[in-house]
Amino acid sequence: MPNLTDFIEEYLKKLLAISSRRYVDIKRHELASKFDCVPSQINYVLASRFSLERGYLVESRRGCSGFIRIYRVEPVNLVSWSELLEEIAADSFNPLRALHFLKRSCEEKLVSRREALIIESLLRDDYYDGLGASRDEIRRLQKKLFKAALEAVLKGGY
Amino acid sequence: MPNLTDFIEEYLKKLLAISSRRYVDIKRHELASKFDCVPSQINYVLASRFSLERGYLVESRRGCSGFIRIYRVEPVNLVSWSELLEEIAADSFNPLRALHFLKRSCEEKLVSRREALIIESLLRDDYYDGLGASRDEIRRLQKKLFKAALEAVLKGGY
DNA sequence: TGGAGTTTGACCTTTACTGACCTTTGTTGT
DNA sequence: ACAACAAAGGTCAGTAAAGGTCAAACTCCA
Repeated sequence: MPNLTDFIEEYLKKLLAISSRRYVDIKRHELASKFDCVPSQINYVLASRFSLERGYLVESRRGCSGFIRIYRVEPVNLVSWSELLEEIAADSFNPLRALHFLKRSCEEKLVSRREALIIESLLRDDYYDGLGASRDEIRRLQKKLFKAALEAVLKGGY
Repeated sequence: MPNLTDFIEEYLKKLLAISSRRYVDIKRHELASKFDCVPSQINYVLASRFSLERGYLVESRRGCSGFIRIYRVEPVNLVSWSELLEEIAADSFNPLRALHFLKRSCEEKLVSRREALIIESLLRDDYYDGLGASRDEIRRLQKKLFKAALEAVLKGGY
């Protein structure tokens, strides 16, 4: 008994399949009308079915003539990538381990040397001094930034 | 789905591209007629697409036979680039300005698209929520990370 | 029957566009 | 001269049309 979310998911995946590009653009309101639901339902579908963990990336622009763009991400090296994701998803973020993975990703040409240098700079603890934040809060922030950086790499393609 | 602003932006950039000079002159009213919009729409395009951060400079003269002149600012060399970076990362760090600077650096091929995407993710305010930090502290942190990232790129060479 | 997953709607932010009103500058008639 | 007018461009607040967020309500099984 598939539900609405499943139908929309299927529809979007078909769109992606027949698209000649690595992404499709949709209008949130249009899609919601097509499936006769509230617009925020679309956000739910995107969050639950088109997450990075599932191999998708979503970006959007607000305002008049805004849009939502869904990328199909194709990891060059599936093994390294899934390892990276696991690392990211781990409860307590460990910058040293992240650094280790980064190095490997660099060796495997998933990220360039320069990109690695950028991401490395996120992991330097001393930048986070002077904030009133606790150790845990800083780790959480580093994790978010690290994850965002890797997503950016994926989004960038090549 | 490009909108009017996008079309006018494209048109003006083409004009600049084929111009033998570093600037183009337009008449606000003429341009507005050409695109069938109100004159102040032109001001919106200029403000949102031809700001200094994006590498353009606009000057104008009012009154009879007035005009608007749009300069493409010369590509920055490395020295002035770092000067600009200092300026951007000055006391009151403005993420939006930084973003425009980043876009510009991307256009100048100083950073790649992927690198720009990574650095862009540093500037997203919502990653810094949940920290106990104040607005000012977050801005300081963003500034440190932004600067470090760009410097990492430059040091990394090729 | 309790919790994970789904659906909804109220409220928010961002971006594009418009129009009324203002300022500046050149021209013209006396 | 110079006052009046015409013809530029500038500003700003308001409106509309996107997408985002979040928590409450609902459903469906194990």
